Amino acid sequence: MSKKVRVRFAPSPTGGLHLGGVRTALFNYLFARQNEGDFILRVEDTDQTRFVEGAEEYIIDCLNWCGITPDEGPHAGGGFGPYRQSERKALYRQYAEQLVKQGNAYYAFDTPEELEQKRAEITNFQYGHAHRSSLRNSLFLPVKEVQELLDKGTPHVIRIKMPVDETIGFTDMVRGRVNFETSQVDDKVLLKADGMPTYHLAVVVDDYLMQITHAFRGEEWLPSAPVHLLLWEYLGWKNEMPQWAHLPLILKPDGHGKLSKRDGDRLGFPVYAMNWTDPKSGDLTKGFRELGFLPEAFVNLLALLGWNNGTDQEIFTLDELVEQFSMERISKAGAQFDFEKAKWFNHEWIRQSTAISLTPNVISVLRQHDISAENHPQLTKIIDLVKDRCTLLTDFYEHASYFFQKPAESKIDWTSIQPKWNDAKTDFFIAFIQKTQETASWEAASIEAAFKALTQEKGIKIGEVMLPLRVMLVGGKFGPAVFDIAEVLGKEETVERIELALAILGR
RNA sequence: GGCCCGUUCGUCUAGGGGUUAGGACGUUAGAUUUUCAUUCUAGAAACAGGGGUUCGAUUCCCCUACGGGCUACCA
Repeated sequence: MSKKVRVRFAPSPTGGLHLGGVRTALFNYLFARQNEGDFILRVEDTDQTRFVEGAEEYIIDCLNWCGITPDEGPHAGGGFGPYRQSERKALYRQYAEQLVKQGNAYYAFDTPEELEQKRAEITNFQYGHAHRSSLRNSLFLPVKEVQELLDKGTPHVIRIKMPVDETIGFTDMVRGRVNFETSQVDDKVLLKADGMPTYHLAVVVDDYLMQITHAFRGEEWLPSAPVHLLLWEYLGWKNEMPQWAHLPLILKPDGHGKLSKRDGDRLGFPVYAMNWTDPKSGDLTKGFRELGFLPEAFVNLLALLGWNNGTDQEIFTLDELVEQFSMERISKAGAQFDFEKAKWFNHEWIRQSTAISLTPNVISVLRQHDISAENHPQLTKIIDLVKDRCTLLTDFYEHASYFFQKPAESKIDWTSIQPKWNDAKTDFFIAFIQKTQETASWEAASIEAAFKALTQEKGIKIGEVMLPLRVMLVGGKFGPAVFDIAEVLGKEETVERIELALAILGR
């Protein structure tokens, strides 16, 4: 009987939630659901200097928006709390001290300034076997002096003592066997002078205490894996160590390198899941959500960044992803982010969504432009008419607003009809208005029939008046079938718009 | 610099000892839509290089090149 699967997403609350972070969270979620396990949110706020107000709530909101809400976490509770590392501070010291007692770690009294000095003096300086003896630590200072320093409360850190010459390796779920030479790894700080653990200690202690079975993180963590491996061993928990998976990085669309918030600003696309306002500077960074992405599309595109199911299928619901996700099919190489493809995913999702499910989003987009759409009797019909041509939810403003308000005179594309305008056309439209008054029915097919009959009657080519009608009703050369538009607009509104246009063209 | 990871069309990727190397985004050209978008059809577009192993390598192995990550009392 194997243990219950438990995975964690462990972000640091230092700002907006990056696309890559959401993907890591997503893979955690998929794996947990697939294996009927638990998905835990752990807030890694051990660096007090980088703490940003509101970031934690923001992260939780992002996960909720994506539909990948954690089962346990600071917001949800659970039997393994607290879930903020800052609230677990008291817990870590004993493990660090245990390591010191065992001889696997030591006290170091060097100040940050002294170390900076060393780094300047010695090229490729590492706090490790090569330089330990010339530094101020409990490995080389006389026992008495160490005790005195400790008694005086001298600020110090606890560092791991890396073995001089060992090969340490593990089997990564995506990369297979990975080995490291301990001689190349420095003596990482485990406990900082302020009593807080570093990531290295905290991740091991908490993964152990929270009974994490599988640990997914970005590839940038691979080089510090040997430290974590050793810690699991030294703490005596080797058999409980989770299986590691180092996920491929998400790279810049141009050139290479990790995708960063800056790239989004520079290239004009979002990197954060939702809008993020920096509480200090007040700077707003746009998110996928506010730009008009459906959470389903966002999750879908993220899942395909580094994973596929081996077929040509590209559109997946969250449920399908849960069912089909597999660690074996995660690619090893980093993936450049392509915003064009991201938009394609959203377009597909909008097209495949029902008008009913899109309704709240469309109402909200229109409301941002002071258009109240919620009471429109034909709202779902309007959505069905235009959704195929909306790539982003925000496009519903451009493609649907004319159903709710007359196009502004200044916005109407007069240049496409005015040059070829003549009295015959004026006559035609006047006659058309009259004709509309004679019949009670008002459906696309009958309007079209009447319109066409009139062109014959008047001896005017249909193409000559179709485009003008469209521009009168819509304001430009776009939109669905013009008689469908007229039907939704209603007879009265259609006539008003034609009359209005006629008046302007007649000036 | 050192260590680690990686390398199939511009991008995301499938494939895997013998294939016309497949799909998608983007792109090009046509068709349709009496508008625009969609849609449809067609096209251009890739196995980093060199050595092995093999009857045969894009596929397996090695080297090189290139790219990336890490190298903090940050995560």
